[in-house]
Amino acid sequence: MPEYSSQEQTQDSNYNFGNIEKKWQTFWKAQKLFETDLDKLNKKKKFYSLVMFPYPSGDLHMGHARVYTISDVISRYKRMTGYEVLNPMGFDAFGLPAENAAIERGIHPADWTEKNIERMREQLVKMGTSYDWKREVVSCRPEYYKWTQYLFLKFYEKGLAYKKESPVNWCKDCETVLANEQVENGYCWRHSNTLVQKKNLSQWFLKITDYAEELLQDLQKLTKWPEQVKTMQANWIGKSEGAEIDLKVENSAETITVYTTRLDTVFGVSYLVLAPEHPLVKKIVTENQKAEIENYKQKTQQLSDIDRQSEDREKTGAFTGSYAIDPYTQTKIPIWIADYVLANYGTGAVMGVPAHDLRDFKFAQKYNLPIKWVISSQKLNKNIKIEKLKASDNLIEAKKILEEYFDFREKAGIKVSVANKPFEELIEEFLADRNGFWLFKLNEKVIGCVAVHKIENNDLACEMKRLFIKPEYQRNGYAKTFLEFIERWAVENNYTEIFLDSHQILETAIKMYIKLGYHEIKAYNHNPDANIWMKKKLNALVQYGYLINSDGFNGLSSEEAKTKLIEYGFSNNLTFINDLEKPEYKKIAQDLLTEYVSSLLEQGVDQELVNKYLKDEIADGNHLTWLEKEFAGDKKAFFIVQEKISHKFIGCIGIRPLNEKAGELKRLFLKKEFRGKSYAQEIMDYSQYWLLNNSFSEVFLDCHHKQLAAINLYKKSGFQLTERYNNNADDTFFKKILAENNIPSLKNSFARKKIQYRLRDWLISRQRYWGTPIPLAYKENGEIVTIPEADLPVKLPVNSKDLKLASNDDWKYFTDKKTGEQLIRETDTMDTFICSSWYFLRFADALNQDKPFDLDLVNKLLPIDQYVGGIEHAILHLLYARFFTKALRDIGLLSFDEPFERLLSQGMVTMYSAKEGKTVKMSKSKGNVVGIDEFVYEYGADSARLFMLFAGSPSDEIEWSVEGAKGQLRFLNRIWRICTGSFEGSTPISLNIDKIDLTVSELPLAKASSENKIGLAEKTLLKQIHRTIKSVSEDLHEERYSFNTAIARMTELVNEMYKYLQSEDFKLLNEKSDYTVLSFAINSLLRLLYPFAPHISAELWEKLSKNRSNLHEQNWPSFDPAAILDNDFELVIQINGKRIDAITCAKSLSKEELEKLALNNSKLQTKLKDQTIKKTIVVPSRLINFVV
RNA sequence: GCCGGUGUGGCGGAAUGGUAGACGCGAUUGACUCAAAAUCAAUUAAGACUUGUGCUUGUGGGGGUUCGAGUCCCUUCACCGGUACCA
Repeated sequence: MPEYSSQEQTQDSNYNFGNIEKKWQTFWKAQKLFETDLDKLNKKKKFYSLVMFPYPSGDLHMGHARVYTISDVISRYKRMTGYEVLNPMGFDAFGLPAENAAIERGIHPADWTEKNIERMREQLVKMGTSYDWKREVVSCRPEYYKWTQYLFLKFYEKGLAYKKESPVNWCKDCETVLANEQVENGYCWRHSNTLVQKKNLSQWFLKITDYAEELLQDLQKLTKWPEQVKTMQANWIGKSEGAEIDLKVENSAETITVYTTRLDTVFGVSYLVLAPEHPLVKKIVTENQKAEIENYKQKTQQLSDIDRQSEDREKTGAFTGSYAIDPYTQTKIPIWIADYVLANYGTGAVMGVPAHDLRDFKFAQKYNLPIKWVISSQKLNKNIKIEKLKASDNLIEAKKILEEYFDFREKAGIKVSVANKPFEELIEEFLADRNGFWLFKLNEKVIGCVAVHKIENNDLACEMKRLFIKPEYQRNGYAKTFLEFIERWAVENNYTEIFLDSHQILETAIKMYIKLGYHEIKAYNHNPDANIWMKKKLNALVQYGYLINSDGFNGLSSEEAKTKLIEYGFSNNLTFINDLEKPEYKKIAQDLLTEYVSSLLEQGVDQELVNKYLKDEIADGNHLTWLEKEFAGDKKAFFIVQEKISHKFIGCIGIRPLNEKAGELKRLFLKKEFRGKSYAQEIMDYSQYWLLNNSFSEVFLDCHHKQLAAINLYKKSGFQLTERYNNNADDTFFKKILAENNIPSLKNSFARKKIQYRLRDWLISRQRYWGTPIPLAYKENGEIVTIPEADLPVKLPVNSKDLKLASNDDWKYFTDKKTGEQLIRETDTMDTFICSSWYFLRFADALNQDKPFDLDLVNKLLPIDQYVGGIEHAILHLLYARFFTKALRDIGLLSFDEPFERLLSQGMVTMYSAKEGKTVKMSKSKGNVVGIDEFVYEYGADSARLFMLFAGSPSDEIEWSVEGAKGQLRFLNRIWRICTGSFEGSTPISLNIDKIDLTVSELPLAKASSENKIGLAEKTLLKQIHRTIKSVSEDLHEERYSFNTAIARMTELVNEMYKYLQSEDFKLLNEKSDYTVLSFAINSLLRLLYPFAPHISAELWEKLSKNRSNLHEQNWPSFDPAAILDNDFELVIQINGKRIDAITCAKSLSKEELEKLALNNSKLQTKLKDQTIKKTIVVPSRLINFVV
């Protein structure tokens, strides 16, 4: 037996993981090895490593263990590489399971929870984790929830917490309300079989929506987060940029506001739809329709949310009998209600554009509402005209083009059977009801034609015929235009399918049809000449394109049109043009400014003053230089104002930034003849609107005190006199704070830009008793009273039989110490996600009794450098925690914006479940769990850790396999045997692993002659050691976290060590008891292995270290790049990129020499034979490729 | 529908545009053993045959870029995850 075990000699040389793991866990705890020493932060960099706050569910299984293992490897590795690591652990200990257990077993939830925590802590230790337990945080303990309550009050003071009555999500199994984020497809996130119901309740909310934009924008800062999580959050926040437009209800004072992101389709509106719950419905419904509307509303109410949201359901609705006036077209549009419109998104009202929205299309089809085509996917040539022939028309042109068509087909070799029919008859046919024949004209010349006719016995399908473009106009892309035109015509005429046939010879045509969504079908008619039949289902055209049939906006792209249409709708009377680039506008601007100057003089402003203040501007009588200097560029504008009806240019206004949040108005001017029509007011309003849209929040302007009318106008518009803000000595200064809800309601405005978020405020009330009480109370009159900080925490009842807060009168009623008034406590508790929204801050200062955390400490230790947790919290916890961080920053408790620097979402652990009959996520309810206790008992924590890390990338899902885990135990056993000298055929050896460097020249056989290969094995092993250090280090780098390959590299090293042990080298050295190389290999291996399998590494190190050093004191090994470099390399010889052979070459060889060597290769020569080499590519130290 | 991701041996999975299948599991064979387990050694992508230091094929399918593609681009299919009457 080996004699070298420097410390105790174990009875058996077997790897007894049970004892070893226990021994080290005890040792680490006793030595307080994992407690963070803040004093060391002066010298060392900090590393905050964290796992998502776990719920103490009691027994852990391997599915739970994965996240702790991943995080632990990182923490231990960071400690070895010189960081002072903060690696805390705590428990998110409020929640429903404790209440259920309390009911079932009659114990207090606190006792049940604490017991679970103890059990879980034990199991975490068993897995070999390295937590600083001194900082343990448990959210259900008063020491913690005191500060949760404190923070809630801070939110309340800041106006971020409010109470509101609204329809909320109710889970009958949880017996409480849920946040939107906790509803999954209409079901409770905890009870996947329980449908969430809507209830009207008065509940507490946190104003997360105030941070919607920042939460979205700052996702860009999170460069070390997985894309997937960021996308999920962005989708959840759901920003959409659109417009609100107001429509007057005919014969009524009411106005309906709709929200749309497709204002470019506004000319295609054929109806409006309100949500059935919309408050206006009652007011506008006509007598005739009352019964129908009531009936429909009733039906809607009976539907569950999930039914209402199921997408395949047919769209239904009811007509209110009223009409709205489209402000763009002044046409009457019917107002409907339909349950597909959500009352709580946008304005609860939408415009129906069936031609360009799939949902509206279905709705229109069902209720026979008109479909108007207003967006074309092609930019139409303005000179193209499409003329539909009428029976009364002179049909000469039509005859001519049909002649050409038949002629063309004949030449192409296609017989046209109907050619014998007289044209008159043919055309007659096309002109019948719901059929049509069109001529396409370019500059009045016919370039082609197309016809449609109804398919017999099918009211919903039509057939496209005689699509023909004269040869000279082909290849101009007209064909697509023709097709689109016909399809849209068919849609407008309530066809749902369109057919066409083609001859196989017309290959390009067929390709085009397929590209445009047609597919081949079996014959639909009896045309013997056609051999390809195709059809397409007609639907709404939803892509962006170019406007058509939109008076005044035709030809604009969708994007352009959206802006223009808002601008247009902002005022009925005026158009604002900000386009100094165009020469014609430059001229107008110049004229307006000239007029402005003379108008100042007319109003009695001194010539001297005008000269003084406008000297730059009017120096050369040319305002343009000045204009461009002051108003051209980002966040600046110079608007020329035009009257909509007369198209006259009537005035101007300039806007430029004063500072980041304030803008200044200059040169507000209106020509004399247009004054007195309240246009000035509109210009002012428009300017404010523009400023708000460009994220300004204040506006300034100055005015000469002689301009009384102007001053009155400013005051009327809410401007207030302010101190001087510029150098105009003689002027009066005004200022106004801008806010979205502060824009003057514009008399003539019917459209405005609107940004909408899907994110709703966070509902935090829970009707539970095992949660943090909301620290508020109510007076008898309902007035809200906050509990003073000194009286916190508001504790949960401890020994009461009646744990339910709402029915526990002793708890509920209390007397205000100061006023003696009888108060009633708020009986709702907070969502447990509140607890986990700030626990990571508490870890920085867990024992502080005076405040939630110390600002300096928190700023020193945060943000968290590596956060590890499940993807299921991609939205919930991570979004809430980000919101808390930002809100607390604004409250003044923090000074950073984002809590989690780097995020890793670990994949789940799956296993075959007999119950499910397939491989599913490991979980108790699926009956496919491997318990930590059992597994660690049988195979050890180190094996478990290794297997979980080896089975796949941290972010991938892995399948648990006992065989796989056994394999890792086998690997550890192999290491054990090498280190203890108990491998096959070994003799007692003495190792000394304390030497941490070894160079080639120090190798014991370095000087031996290499002829009989002596010394080769030790060199190979040394190289392998350095290589392993290199690749394991790279694999542990945070950009990679490739633990599976790191372990593979270590396995390779061990395999290499076994080979070495069988080599002549080793036999030779064994006789001399020289184990230099082997010792160095073990030294390196144990240090590399430590983060992965800490117990066995620590144990072997202790056994073998003659200095009695400890592995945790060791640094991460470094490698010698020179030791990895080879003099030789394998030159791969390729022909046309295919491997032929490989030869060993010296690295020093030149390209030419390599080529020579390669050409001499016999295999290459046989392959090459008589082919000639066209080109040779040499990749240095790698390969040579001959192109033949 | 939209957004993200993934497709490589019997299985889990490796491969900075440069020898596809590292490492492990499983399987097969041999050594040790009375035997089994454990261990050690070896084989293990597929195919046909002339059984070779040989040949052909091969990273979901089709195309492209390149001297060279698992890797880059286009297209298509399949699966997984998220999300949805969001106007």
